Amino acid sequence: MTDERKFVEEIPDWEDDFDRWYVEVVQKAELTDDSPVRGTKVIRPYGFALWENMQRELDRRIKETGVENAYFPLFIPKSMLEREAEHIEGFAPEVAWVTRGGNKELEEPWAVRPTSEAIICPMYARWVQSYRDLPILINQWANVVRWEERPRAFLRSLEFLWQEGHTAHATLEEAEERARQMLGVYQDFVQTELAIPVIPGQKTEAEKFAGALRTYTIEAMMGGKKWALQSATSHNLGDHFGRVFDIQFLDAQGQRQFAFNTSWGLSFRTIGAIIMVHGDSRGLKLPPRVAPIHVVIVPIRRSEAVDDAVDRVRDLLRPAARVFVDRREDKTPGFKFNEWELKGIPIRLEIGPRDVAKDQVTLVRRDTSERENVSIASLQTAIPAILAEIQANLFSAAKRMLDENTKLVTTYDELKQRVEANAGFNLAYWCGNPQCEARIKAETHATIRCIPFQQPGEPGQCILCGNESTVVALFARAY
RNA sequence: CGGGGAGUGGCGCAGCCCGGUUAGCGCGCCGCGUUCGGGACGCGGAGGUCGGAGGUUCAAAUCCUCUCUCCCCGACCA
Repeated sequence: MTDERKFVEEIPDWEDDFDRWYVEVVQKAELTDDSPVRGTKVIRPYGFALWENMQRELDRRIKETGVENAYFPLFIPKSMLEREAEHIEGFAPEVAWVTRGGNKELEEPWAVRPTSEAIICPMYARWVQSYRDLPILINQWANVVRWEERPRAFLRSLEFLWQEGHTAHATLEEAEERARQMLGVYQDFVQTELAIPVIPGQKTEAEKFAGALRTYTIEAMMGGKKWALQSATSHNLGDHFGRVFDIQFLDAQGQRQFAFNTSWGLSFRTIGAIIMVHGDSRGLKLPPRVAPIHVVIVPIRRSEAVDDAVDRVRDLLRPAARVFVDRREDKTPGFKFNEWELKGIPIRLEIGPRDVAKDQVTLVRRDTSERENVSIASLQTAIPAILAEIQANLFSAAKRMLDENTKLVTTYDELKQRVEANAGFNLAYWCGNPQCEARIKAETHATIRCIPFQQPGEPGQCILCGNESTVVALFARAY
Protein backbone atom coordinates (compact mmCIF):
# COMPACT_ATOMS: atom_id res chain seq x y z
CA MET A 1 0.00 0.00 0.00
CA THR A 2 1.11 3.48 -0.70
CA ASP A 3 -0.04 6.67 0.82
CA GLU A 4 -2.09 8.89 -1.39
CA ARG A 5 -0.76 12.24 -0.41
CA LYS A 6 1.03 14.75 -2.49
CA PHE A 7 4.69 14.19 -2.03
CA VAL A 8 7.57 16.11 -3.44
CA GLU A 9 5.58 19.32 -3.62
CA GLU A 10 5.47 19.15 0.12
CA ILE A 11 8.96 18.32 1.21
CA PRO A 12 11.00 21.36 2.18
CA ASP A 13 13.86 22.47 0.03
CA TRP A 14 16.97 20.43 0.63
CA GLU A 15 19.36 23.37 1.02
CA ASP A 16 16.82 25.50 2.76
CA ASP A 17 16.04 23.49 5.81
CA PHE A 18 17.93 20.25 5.92
CA ASP A 19 16.62 19.11 9.29
CA ARG A 20 13.02 19.47 8.24
CA TRP A 21 13.80 17.89 4.89
CA TYR A 22 15.12 14.85 6.75
CA VAL A 23 12.10 14.52 9.00
CA GLU A 24 9.65 14.85 6.13
CA VAL A 25 11.45 12.54 3.76
CA VAL A 26 11.67 9.79 6.35
CA GLN A 27 7.96 10.12 6.95
CA LYS A 28 6.72 10.63 3.41
CA ALA A 29 8.88 7.96 1.84
CA GLU A 30 7.14 5.65 4.29
CA LEU A 31 10.29 4.50 6.04
CA THR A 32 8.80 5.25 9.47
CA ASP A 33 5.72 6.60 11.12
CA ASP A 34 5.31 8.27 14.49
CA SER A 35 4.38 6.00 17.34
CA PRO A 36 2.43 6.84 20.48
CA VAL A 37 5.57 6.29 22.53
CA ARG A 38 7.92 9.20 22.96
CA GLY A 39 11.16 8.92 21.09
CA THR A 40 10.26 5.79 19.19
CA LYS A 41 9.19 5.24 15.62
CA VAL A 42 7.38 2.51 13.81
CA ILE A 43 9.55 1.12 11.05
CA ARG A 44 7.19 0.60 8.15
CA PRO A 45 7.54 -2.21 5.61
CA TYR A 46 9.47 -0.13 3.10
CA GLY A 47 11.95 0.99 5.75
CA PHE A 48 12.22 -2.45 7.22
CA ALA A 49 12.83 -4.03 3.82
CA LEU A 50 15.78 -1.68 3.46
CA TRP A 51 17.08 -2.71 6.88
CA GLU A 52 16.64 -6.39 6.06
CA ASN A 53 18.73 -6.00 2.92
CA MET A 54 21.40 -4.27 4.94
CA GLN A 55 21.27 -6.94 7.61
CA ARG A 56 21.67 -9.69 5.07
CA GLU A 57 24.80 -8.18 3.55
CA LEU A 58 26.40 -7.30 6.86
CA ASP A 59 25.46 -10.61 8.44
CA ARG A 60 27.12 -12.45 5.59
CA ARG A 61 30.33 -10.46 6.02
CA ILE A 62 30.35 -10.99 9.79
CA LYS A 63 29.90 -14.72 9.42
CA GLU A 64 32.68 -14.88 6.85
CA THR A 65 35.06 -13.87 9.62
CA GLY A 66 34.09 -16.92 11.65
CA VAL A 67 31.49 -15.30 13.91
CA GLU A 68 28.26 -17.06 14.84
CA ASN A 69 24.91 -15.55 15.74
CA ALA A 70 23.25 -16.06 19.12
CA TYR A 71 20.84 -14.22 21.36
CA PHE A 72 21.11 -12.90 24.91
CA PRO A 73 18.44 -11.49 27.24
CA LEU A 74 17.01 -8.02 27.00
CA PHE A 75 17.33 -7.49 30.76
CA ILE A 76 20.45 -7.04 32.83
CA PRO A 77 20.36 -7.17 36.62
CA LYS A 78 21.53 -3.91 38.16
CA SER A 79 24.48 -5.44 39.95
CA MET A 80 25.82 -6.92 36.73
CA LEU A 81 25.52 -3.72 34.76
CA GLU A 82 27.38 -1.92 37.53
CA ARG A 83 30.25 -4.35 37.70
CA GLU A 84 32.51 -2.42 35.33
CA ALA A 85 32.83 1.07 36.80
CA GLU A 86 33.59 3.10 33.69
CA HIS A 87 30.97 1.21 31.76
CA ILE A 88 28.11 2.03 34.11
CA GLU A 89 29.32 5.57 34.59
CA GLY A 90 29.14 6.11 30.87
CA PHE A 91 25.74 4.56 30.38
CA ALA A 92 23.96 5.43 33.63
CA PRO A 93 22.29 8.59 32.32
CA GLU A 94 20.54 6.71 29.54
CA VAL A 95 19.53 3.41 31.06
CA ALA A 96 15.87 2.46 31.36
CA TRP A 97 14.98 0.37 34.41
CA VAL A 98 12.39 -2.26 35.17
CA THR A 99 11.46 -2.02 38.84
CA ARG A 100 8.26 -4.00 38.91
CA GLY A 101 7.29 -7.38 37.51
CA GLY A 102 3.62 -8.20 37.48
CA ASN A 103 2.37 -7.14 40.91
CA LYS A 104 5.69 -7.33 42.68
CA GLU A 105 8.41 -4.80 43.18
CA LEU A 106 11.69 -6.35 42.09
CA GLU A 107 14.25 -6.78 44.82
CA GLU A 108 16.90 -5.86 42.33
CA PRO A 109 15.97 -3.60 39.41
CA TRP A 110 16.71 -4.80 35.90
CA ALA A 111 18.25 -2.60 33.27
CA VAL A 112 16.90 -2.76 29.77
CA ARG A 113 20.14 -3.35 27.91
CA PRO A 114 21.78 -0.23 26.49
CA THR A 115 24.41 -2.62 25.13
CA SER A 116 25.09 -6.19 26.19
CA GLU A 117 28.64 -6.56 27.46
CA ALA A 118 27.38 -6.90 31.03
CA ILE A 119 25.12 -9.83 30.27
CA ILE A 120 27.30 -11.54 27.70
CA CYS A 121 30.60 -11.46 29.57
CA PRO A 122 29.22 -13.39 32.58
CA MET A 123 28.08 -16.06 30.17
CA TYR A 124 31.50 -16.18 28.59
CA ALA A 125 32.91 -16.67 32.10
CA ARG A 126 30.85 -19.87 32.34
CA TRP A 127 31.96 -21.08 28.97
CA VAL A 128 35.67 -20.45 29.25
CA GLN A 129 37.93 -22.76 31.29
CA SER A 130 40.85 -23.37 28.99
CA TYR A 131 42.70 -21.49 26.31
CA ARG A 132 41.20 -24.17 24.06
CA ASP A 133 37.76 -22.57 24.65
CA LEU A 134 38.97 -19.38 23.04
CA PRO A 135 38.28 -17.41 21.03
CA ILE A 136 34.54 -16.99 21.41
CA LEU A 137 33.12 -15.18 18.44
CA ILE A 138 29.45 -14.28 18.76
CA ASN A 139 27.18 -11.69 17.24
CA GLN A 140 23.59 -10.83 17.98
CA TRP A 141 20.96 -8.86 16.10
CA ALA A 142 18.99 -7.05 18.74
CA ASN A 143 17.18 -4.01 19.97
CA VAL A 144 18.65 -1.87 22.72
CA VAL A 145 17.28 1.03 24.70
CA ARG A 146 18.99 4.28 25.53
CA TRP A 147 17.02 7.08 27.14
CA GLU A 148 17.91 9.81 24.67
CA GLU A 149 16.63 13.27 25.36
CA ARG A 150 16.40 14.45 21.82
CA PRO A 151 15.32 11.71 19.47
CA ARG A 152 15.61 11.76 15.71
CA ALA A 153 14.32 9.09 13.37
CA PHE A 154 16.97 6.38 12.90
CA LEU A 155 19.79 8.58 14.18
CA ARG A 156 18.83 8.66 17.81
CA SER A 157 15.81 6.91 19.24
CA LEU A 158 14.97 5.44 22.62
CA GLU A 159 14.95 1.99 21.12
CA PHE A 160 17.12 1.09 18.19
CA LEU A 161 18.04 -1.93 16.14
CA TRP A 162 21.60 -3.03 15.64
CA GLN A 163 23.97 -5.90 15.69
CA GLU A 164 26.49 -6.20 18.47
CA GLY A 165 29.41 -8.56 18.23
CA HIS A 166 31.20 -9.77 21.33
CA THR A 167 34.38 -11.76 21.32
CA ALA A 168 36.73 -13.18 23.93
CA HIS A 169 40.38 -13.93 23.26
CA ALA A 170 43.43 -15.36 24.96
CA THR A 171 45.67 -12.42 24.19
CA LEU A 172 45.46 -8.67 23.88
CA GLU A 173 47.04 -8.87 20.45
CA GLU A 174 44.30 -11.18 19.23
CA ALA A 175 41.60 -8.90 20.59
CA GLU A 176 43.26 -5.93 18.95
CA GLU A 177 43.39 -7.75 15.66
CA ARG A 178 39.71 -8.66 15.90
CA ALA A 179 38.66 -5.11 16.77
CA ARG A 180 40.54 -3.80 13.75
CA GLN A 181 39.26 -6.56 11.53
CA MET A 182 35.64 -5.78 12.33
CA LEU A 183 36.17 -2.08 11.68
CA GLY A 184 37.40 -3.16 8.27
CA VAL A 185 34.24 -5.22 7.79
CA TYR A 186 32.15 -2.18 8.61
CA GLN A 187 34.12 0.03 6.30
CA ASP A 188 33.71 -2.44 3.46
CA PHE A 189 30.00 -2.86 4.15
CA VAL A 190 29.24 0.84 4.37
CA GLN A 191 31.31 1.76 1.34
CA THR A 192 30.34 -1.17 -0.86
CA GLU A 193 26.70 -1.68 0.02
CA LEU A 194 25.62 1.76 1.16
CA ALA A 195 27.90 3.70 -1.22
CA ILE A 196 29.07 5.91 1.62
CA PRO A 197 32.78 6.76 1.91
CA VAL A 198 34.06 6.82 5.48
CA ILE A 199 37.11 7.91 7.42
CA PRO A 200 38.37 5.17 9.71
CA GLY A 201 40.27 6.03 12.81
CA GLN A 202 40.56 5.82 16.56
CA LYS A 203 38.48 7.64 19.16
CA THR A 204 40.19 9.83 21.73
CA GLU A 205 40.10 8.93 25.42
CA ALA A 206 37.26 11.39 25.89
CA GLU A 207 35.18 9.94 23.09
CA LYS A 208 35.85 6.23 23.43
CA PHE A 209 33.29 3.65 24.53
CA ALA A 210 32.66 3.50 28.26
CA GLY A 211 34.87 0.73 29.58
CA ALA A 212 36.94 0.21 26.46
CA LEU A 213 40.69 0.19 26.13
CA ARG A 214 40.47 1.58 22.61
CA THR A 215 37.58 2.46 20.29
CA TYR A 216 37.80 2.47 16.52
CA THR A 217 35.24 4.20 14.37
CA ILE A 218 34.23 4.99 10.85
CA GLU A 219 32.95 8.51 10.33
CA ALA A 220 30.87 9.62 7.37
CA MET A 221 29.98 13.08 6.15
CA MET A 222 26.29 13.80 5.80
CA GLY A 223 24.83 16.04 3.12
CA GLY A 224 23.21 19.34 4.01
CA LYS A 225 25.05 20.60 7.05
CA LYS A 226 28.08 18.42 6.35
CA TRP A 227 28.10 17.06 9.88
CA ALA A 228 29.72 13.78 10.82
CA LEU A 229 27.88 10.60 11.59
CA GLN A 230 29.62 7.89 13.56
CA SER A 231 28.55 4.96 11.43
CA ALA A 232 29.97 2.03 13.35
CA THR A 233 32.38 1.42 16.18
CA SER A 234 34.63 -1.42 17.20
CA HIS A 235 36.15 -1.67 20.66
CA ASN A 236 39.14 -3.40 22.07
CA LEU A 237 37.96 -3.85 25.65
CA GLY A 238 41.29 -5.10 26.91
CA ASP A 239 40.86 -7.30 29.96
CA HIS A 240 38.60 -4.82 31.81
CA PHE A 241 35.52 -6.93 31.37
CA GLY A 242 37.42 -10.20 31.62
CA ARG A 243 38.59 -9.20 35.08
CA VAL A 244 35.34 -7.84 36.48
CA PHE A 245 33.25 -10.66 35.07
CA ASP A 246 35.88 -13.23 35.86
CA ILE A 247 36.46 -14.73 32.44
CA GLN A 248 39.42 -16.85 33.49
CA PHE A 249 41.21 -19.67 31.79
CA LEU A 250 44.35 -21.76 32.04
CA ASP A 251 46.83 -21.08 29.29
CA ALA A 252 49.08 -23.69 27.67
CA GLN A 253 51.60 -23.19 30.49
CA GLY A 254 48.95 -23.86 33.12
CA GLN A 255 48.83 -20.22 34.18
CA ARG A 256 45.55 -18.50 35.14
CA GLN A 257 44.76 -15.68 32.72
CA PHE A 258 41.95 -13.25 32.17
CA ALA A 259 40.36 -13.15 28.75
CA PHE A 260 40.50 -10.13 26.48
CA ASN A 261 37.32 -8.90 24.85
CA THR A 262 36.10 -6.93 21.91
CA SER A 263 32.70 -5.59 21.01
CA TRP A 264 31.53 -3.91 17.83
CA GLY A 265 28.25 -2.60 16.53
CA LEU A 266 26.46 -1.09 13.62
CA SER A 267 22.93 0.22 14.06
CA PHE A 268 20.07 1.26 11.85
CA ARG A 269 21.26 4.80 12.16
CA THR A 270 23.19 4.00 9.00
CA ILE A 271 19.78 4.20 7.31
CA GLY A 272 19.88 7.85 8.35
CA ALA A 273 23.27 8.07 6.69
CA ILE A 274 21.91 6.68 3.43
CA ILE A 275 19.14 9.26 3.51
CA MET A 276 21.39 12.22 4.29
CA VAL A 277 24.34 11.30 2.10
CA HIS A 278 22.51 10.44 -1.11
CA GLY A 279 19.18 12.27 -0.86
CA ASP A 280 18.27 15.33 -2.85
CA SER A 281 15.42 17.79 -3.26
CA ARG A 282 13.25 15.09 -4.76
CA GLY A 283 13.72 12.71 -1.87
CA LEU A 284 15.65 9.50 -1.32
CA LYS A 285 18.21 7.90 -3.58
CA LEU A 286 18.70 4.35 -2.45
CA PRO A 287 21.87 2.47 -3.31
CA PRO A 288 20.79 -0.37 -5.61
CA ARG A 289 22.53 -3.03 -3.56
CA VAL A 290 20.23 -2.49 -0.61
CA ALA A 291 17.20 -0.90 -2.27
CA PRO A 292 13.98 -2.84 -1.59
CA ILE A 293 12.99 -2.26 -5.21
CA HIS A 294 15.49 -1.91 -8.05
CA VAL A 295 13.13 -1.24 -10.90
CA VAL A 296 9.64 0.16 -10.90
CA ILE A 297 7.60 -0.27 -14.05
CA VAL A 298 4.98 2.37 -14.79
CA PRO A 299 2.55 1.34 -17.53
CA ILE A 300 1.18 4.25 -19.55
CA ARG A 301 -2.14 4.26 -21.37
CA ARG A 302 -2.77 0.67 -20.46
CA SER A 303 -4.01 -1.66 -23.11
CA GLU A 304 -3.65 -5.35 -23.71
CA ALA A 305 -0.49 -4.72 -25.71
CA VAL A 306 0.98 -2.51 -22.99
CA ASP A 307 0.10 -4.99 -20.27
CA ASP A 308 1.69 -7.80 -22.24
CA ALA A 309 4.88 -5.83 -22.68
CA VAL A 310 4.92 -4.97 -18.99
CA ASP A 311 4.57 -8.61 -17.99
CA ARG A 312 7.22 -9.64 -20.46
CA VAL A 313 9.70 -7.10 -19.15
CA ARG A 314 8.96 -7.97 -15.54
CA ASP A 315 9.52 -11.68 -16.15
CA LEU A 316 12.65 -10.94 -18.10
CA LEU A 317 14.19 -8.99 -15.24
CA ARG A 318 13.19 -11.30 -12.43
CA PRO A 319 14.71 -12.78 -10.43
CA ALA A 320 17.97 -10.97 -11.17
CA ALA A 321 16.44 -7.63 -10.20
CA ARG A 322 13.81 -6.65 -7.64
CA VAL A 323 10.99 -5.41 -9.87
CA PHE A 324 7.71 -3.79 -8.93
CA VAL A 325 4.90 -2.98 -11.35
CA ASP A 326 2.77 0.01 -10.40
CA ARG A 327 -0.59 -0.88 -11.89
CA ARG A 328 -2.69 1.65 -10.02
CA GLU A 329 -5.25 3.02 -12.43
CA ASP A 330 -6.36 5.96 -10.35
CA LYS A 331 -2.94 7.60 -10.43
CA THR A 332 -1.48 9.42 -13.38
CA PRO A 333 2.02 8.59 -14.59
CA GLY A 334 3.33 11.94 -13.40
CA PHE A 335 2.12 11.26 -9.89
CA LYS A 336 3.80 7.88 -9.87
CA PHE A 337 7.06 9.28 -11.19
CA ASN A 338 7.26 11.72 -8.32
CA GLU A 339 6.26 9.20 -5.73
CA TRP A 340 8.84 6.63 -6.77
CA GLU A 341 11.50 9.27 -7.00
CA LEU A 342 10.70 10.31 -3.45
CA LYS A 343 11.09 6.71 -2.41
CA GLY A 344 14.45 6.53 -4.13
CA ILE A 345 13.93 3.65 -6.56
CA PRO A 346 17.09 3.50 -8.70
CA ILE A 347 15.48 2.78 -12.07
CA ARG A 348 12.08 3.56 -13.54
CA LEU A 349 10.80 1.97 -16.70
CA GLU A 350 7.93 3.61 -18.53
CA ILE A 351 6.07 1.39 -20.94
CA GLY A 352 3.41 2.97 -23.15
CA PRO A 353 2.04 2.59 -26.67
CA ARG A 354 4.98 4.40 -28.21
CA ASP A 355 7.38 1.99 -26.53
CA VAL A 356 5.39 -1.07 -27.44
CA ALA A 357 5.38 -0.01 -31.09
CA LYS A 358 9.17 0.04 -31.08
CA ASP A 359 9.67 -2.92 -28.77
CA GLN A 360 11.44 -0.71 -26.27
CA VAL A 361 11.03 0.85 -22.85
CA THR A 362 11.76 4.34 -21.59
CA LEU A 363 14.33 4.12 -18.82
CA VAL A 364 14.91 6.87 -16.27
CA ARG A 365 17.70 6.82 -13.71
CA ARG A 366 17.09 8.24 -10.27
CA ASP A 367 20.69 9.31 -9.76
CA THR A 368 21.12 11.40 -12.91
CA SER A 369 17.51 11.82 -14.08
CA GLU A 370 18.74 10.72 -17.51
CA ARG A 371 16.06 9.37 -19.80
CA GLU A 372 16.78 6.93 -22.60
CA ASN A 373 15.06 4.41 -24.80
CA VAL A 374 16.24 0.85 -24.36
CA SER A 375 15.21 -2.07 -26.52
CA ILE A 376 13.48 -4.82 -24.60
CA ALA A 377 15.92 -7.31 -26.05
CA SER A 378 18.86 -5.64 -24.36
CA LEU A 379 17.24 -5.03 -20.96
CA GLN A 380 18.42 -8.20 -19.36
CA THR A 381 22.02 -7.13 -19.66
CA ALA A 382 21.42 -3.39 -19.45
CA ILE A 383 19.63 -3.31 -16.09
CA PRO A 384 22.31 -4.99 -13.97
CA ALA A 385 24.93 -2.84 -15.62
CA ILE A 386 23.01 0.35 -14.92
CA LEU A 387 22.33 -0.67 -11.33
CA ALA A 388 26.05 -1.19 -10.84
CA GLU A 389 26.71 2.15 -12.47
CA ILE A 390 24.26 3.90 -10.16
CA GLN A 391 25.87 2.27 -7.15
CA ALA A 392 29.29 3.46 -8.28
CA ASN A 393 27.95 6.88 -9.16
CA LEU A 394 26.39 7.37 -5.74
CA PHE A 395 29.67 6.46 -4.11
CA SER A 396 31.75 8.79 -6.20
CA ALA A 397 29.33 11.67 -5.68
CA ALA A 398 29.52 11.09 -1.93
CA LYS A 399 33.29 10.80 -2.11
CA ARG A 400 33.48 14.06 -3.98
CA MET A 401 31.37 15.73 -1.30
CA LEU A 402 33.63 14.34 1.41
CA ASP A 403 36.83 15.36 -0.33
CA GLU A 404 35.66 18.80 -1.35
CA ASN A 405 34.50 19.62 2.15
CA THR A 406 37.45 18.28 4.09
CA LYS A 407 40.31 20.65 4.76
CA LEU A 408 43.51 20.72 6.70
CA VAL A 409 43.17 23.83 8.84
CA THR A 410 46.15 25.51 10.46
CA THR A 411 44.63 28.29 12.52
CA TYR A 412 42.09 28.15 15.29
CA ASP A 413 40.17 31.03 13.72
CA GLU A 414 39.74 29.11 10.53
CA LEU A 415 38.54 26.06 12.45
CA LYS A 416 35.99 28.15 14.29
CA GLN A 417 34.78 29.80 11.12
CA ARG A 418 34.46 26.55 9.24
CA VAL A 419 32.54 24.85 12.01
CA GLU A 420 30.30 27.88 12.36
CA ALA A 421 29.64 27.87 8.62
CA ASN A 422 28.95 24.11 8.44
CA ALA A 423 31.84 23.90 6.01
CA GLY A 424 32.53 20.22 6.60
CA PHE A 425 35.36 18.19 8.09
CA ASN A 426 38.45 19.79 9.52
CA LEU A 427 41.76 18.06 9.87
CA ALA A 428 44.02 19.76 12.37
CA TYR A 429 47.06 18.99 14.44
CA TRP A 430 46.27 18.20 18.04
CA CYS A 431 48.77 17.93 20.87
CA GLY A 432 46.95 15.08 22.54
CA ASN A 433 45.98 17.09 25.60
CA PRO A 434 42.37 16.44 26.64
CA GLN A 435 42.12 20.03 27.81
CA CYS A 436 42.70 21.34 24.31
CA GLU A 437 40.12 18.89 23.01
CA ALA A 438 37.57 19.93 25.63
CA ARG A 439 38.09 23.62 25.06
CA ILE A 440 37.70 23.30 21.32
CA LYS A 441 34.51 21.36 21.87
CA ALA A 442 33.14 23.96 24.27
CA GLU A 443 34.02 26.88 22.05
CA THR A 444 33.14 25.51 18.62
CA HIS A 445 30.79 22.55 19.20
CA ALA A 446 33.15 20.48 17.10
CA THR A 447 34.44 17.26 18.57
CA ILE A 448 37.31 15.04 17.57
CA ARG A 449 35.50 12.44 15.55
CA CYS A 450 38.61 10.32 15.34
CA ILE A 451 42.34 10.26 14.86
CA PRO A 452 42.31 9.04 11.27
CA PHE A 453 44.51 6.03 10.55
CA GLN A 454 45.83 7.95 7.60
CA GLN A 455 48.26 10.52 8.95
CA PRO A 456 50.45 13.01 7.09
CA GLY A 457 53.58 11.82 8.87
CA GLU A 458 55.06 15.29 9.27
CA PRO A 459 54.93 17.22 12.52
CA GLY A 460 52.92 20.40 12.98
CA GLN A 461 51.48 22.59 15.72
CA CYS A 462 48.43 21.95 17.85
CA ILE A 463 45.56 23.99 16.46
CA LEU A 464 44.84 25.41 19.89
CA CYS A 465 47.98 25.55 22.05
CA GLY A 466 50.57 25.53 19.31
CA ASN A 467 52.64 22.77 20.87
CA GLU A 468 54.53 20.47 18.58
CA SER A 469 52.49 17.46 17.47
CA THR A 470 52.59 14.64 14.97
CA VAL A 471 48.91 13.81 15.30
CA VAL A 472 46.22 15.12 13.00
CA ALA A 473 42.67 14.82 14.32
CA LEU A 474 39.35 15.04 12.51
CA PHE A 475 37.23 17.83 13.96
CA ALA A 476 33.57 18.15 13.07
CA ARG A 477 30.11 18.60 14.45
CA ALA A 478 28.28 15.34 14.77
CA TYR A 479 24.75 14.03 14.84
C1' C B 1 16.91 18.53 31.28
C1' G B 2 16.85 24.32 29.76
C1' G B 3 14.69 27.74 25.84
C1' G B 4 11.10 28.28 21.70
C1' G B 5 6.93 26.50 18.54
C1' A B 6 2.75 23.21 17.74
C1' G B 7 -1.38 19.41 18.56
C1' U B 8 -8.73 20.80 15.25
C1' G B 9 -11.59 14.32 9.77
C1' G B 10 -5.95 10.51 6.66
C1' C B 11 -2.59 15.13 5.49
C1' G B 12 -2.01 20.60 5.55
C1' C B 13 -4.49 24.51 7.83
C1' A B 14 -8.50 28.51 9.48
C1' G B 15 -11.49 29.36 13.80
C1' C B 16 -9.29 30.56 19.82
C1' C B 17 -7.25 36.92 21.59
C1' C B 18 -13.30 39.45 22.23
C1' G B 19 -16.90 31.65 24.91
C1' G B 20 -23.09 31.25 21.96
C1' U B 21 -26.73 28.26 15.69
C1' U B 22 -25.63 22.01 12.18
C1' A B 23 -16.80 23.38 13.58
C1' G B 24 -15.04 25.51 8.06
C1' C B 25 -11.41 25.23 3.79
C1' G B 26 -7.77 22.74 0.44
C1' C B 27 -5.74 18.06 -0.57
C1' G B 28 -6.68 13.01 0.13
C1' C B 29 -10.62 9.05 0.58
C1' C B 30 -15.40 6.26 -1.58
C1' G B 31 -18.87 5.68 -6.18
C1' C B 32 -19.72 6.54 -11.48
C1' G B 33 -17.77 8.40 -15.98
C1' U B 34 -14.03 10.66 -18.93
C1' U B 35 -8.60 10.43 -18.61
C1' C B 36 -3.22 8.54 -18.62
C1' G B 37 4.48 10.13 -21.88
C1' G B 38 6.06 14.76 -15.21
C1' G B 39 1.65 15.46 -9.54
C1' A B 40 -5.88 14.85 -14.48
C1' C B 41 -11.15 16.39 -14.61
C1' G B 42 -16.62 16.33 -13.86
C1' C B 43 -20.77 14.86 -10.95
C1' G B 44 -22.36 12.51 -6.45
C1' G B 45 -20.85 10.94 -1.39
C1' A B 46 -18.44 9.52 3.44
C1' G B 47 -15.59 11.23 7.36
C1' G B 48 -13.96 15.31 12.89
C1' U B 49 -16.58 16.93 19.01
C1' C B 50 -11.34 20.01 18.35
C1' G B 51 -4.21 15.42 21.93
C1' G B 52 -5.89 13.60 27.13
C1' A B 53 -7.86 14.58 32.19
C1' G B 54 -10.02 17.96 35.43
C1' G B 55 -12.19 22.80 36.33
C1' U B 56 -14.98 27.71 35.43
C1' U B 57 -19.81 28.77 32.98
C1' C B 58 -26.69 28.57 31.43
C1' A B 59 -23.08 27.44 27.42
C1' A B 60 -16.02 25.63 26.07
C1' A B 61 -12.24 24.08 20.05
C1' U B 62 -12.25 29.06 22.39
C1' C B 63 -10.99 30.75 29.48
C1' C B 64 -8.03 28.19 33.81
C1' U B 65 -5.02 23.89 35.88
C1' C B 66 -2.51 19.44 35.18
C1' U B 67 -0.69 15.98 31.65
C1' C B 68 0.91 13.44 27.00
C1' U B 69 3.09 13.82 22.17
C1' C B 70 5.63 16.13 18.04
C1' C B 71 9.08 19.87 15.78
C1' C B 72 13.33 23.47 16.33
C1' C B 73 17.70 25.38 19.32
C1' G B 74 21.09 24.02 23.47
C1' A B 75 23.59 20.21 26.86
C1' C B 76 24.14 14.60 26.15
C1' C B 77 24.37 10.53 22.93
C1' A B 78 25.19 4.64 18.26
